[in-house]
Amino acid sequence: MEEIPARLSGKPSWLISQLAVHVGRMAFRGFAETGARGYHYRILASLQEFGPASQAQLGRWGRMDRSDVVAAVTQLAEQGFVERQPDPEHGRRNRVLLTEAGAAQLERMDVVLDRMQEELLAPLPAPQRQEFVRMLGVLLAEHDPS
Amino acid sequence: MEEIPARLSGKPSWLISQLAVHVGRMAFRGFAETGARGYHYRILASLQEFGPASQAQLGRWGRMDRSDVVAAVTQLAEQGFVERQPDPEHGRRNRVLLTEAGAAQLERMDVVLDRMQEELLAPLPAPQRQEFVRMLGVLLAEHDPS
DNA sequence: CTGATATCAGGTGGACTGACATGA
DNA sequence: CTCATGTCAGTCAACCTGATATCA
Repeated sequence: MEEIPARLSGKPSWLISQLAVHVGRMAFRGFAETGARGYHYRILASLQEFGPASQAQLGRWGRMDRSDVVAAVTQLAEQGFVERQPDPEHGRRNRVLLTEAGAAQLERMDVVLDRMQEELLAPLPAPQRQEFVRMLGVLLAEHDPS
Repeated sequence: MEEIPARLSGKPSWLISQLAVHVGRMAFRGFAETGARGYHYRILASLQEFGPASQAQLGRWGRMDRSDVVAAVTQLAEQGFVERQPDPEHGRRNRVLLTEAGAAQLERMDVVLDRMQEELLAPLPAPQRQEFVRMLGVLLAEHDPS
């Protein structure tokens, strides 16, 4: 086994590129455990946090394209995790609702993801973990998740 | 424009899923500007940091599959950014070397990625930015990048 | 024999683009 | 007319699998 020279830790561009790969992979593995994918999770989580919403809105919150929301919502509806209803106030829009089964599925996914997060943050001492998560929240909040 | 309720910031699993998507996307866009991809960057950066290496080793450092290293190294060699030599001490192994053109390309990519990183971290005050990057280094170092 | 290395063929899902129709 | 919304078709790179061949 070869060692990793310490100077790597000082190169931000390298860190970012590694982070993107590693976190993406961990999340993907976590989702696979629950029989779902990132798209599904982001939709279910958005619905729980914000309540019923249009598909376009779900796409904005979950950082995904509208076309992908269509497919993901269809799959979730087939599994009974969400319901698609016409919006009475807007003929074109759909109202997507979280079902009870969907909330249960979300809970299962949350458990897995929280475990992934602990695994990811394990190298940091507890107080720094909190600080790290707090900073993450600030970062993402400022990067137009709307 | 709809607002983002603050309680989202407290949900780690949501943060992780958003982070994976957002960072991945930023990095991808950054690479696209330089006419390259994540694989190419991770190989060039590894070579600069560690010196000439086998393809298997590059895969370990850059967290990529050996089969993908093959294709990426071939493309980099075609562009004159790396050279593939047989390893005199090991008949099966290749020695991959960074050329001068490769180092120049890496510099271009670093500039773009550093800008991306600044953009990403902009919402944090300067001292926290440093702290965040430091923690990132700790995290990734512990997650077997070997 | 095993283990590591390099290579190739192929599959899968994620992210994106462009087009189109419809409704506010 | 424009803007937003929902839908579909198709592209592309990332990531992974399995198989094969070679060498220590």
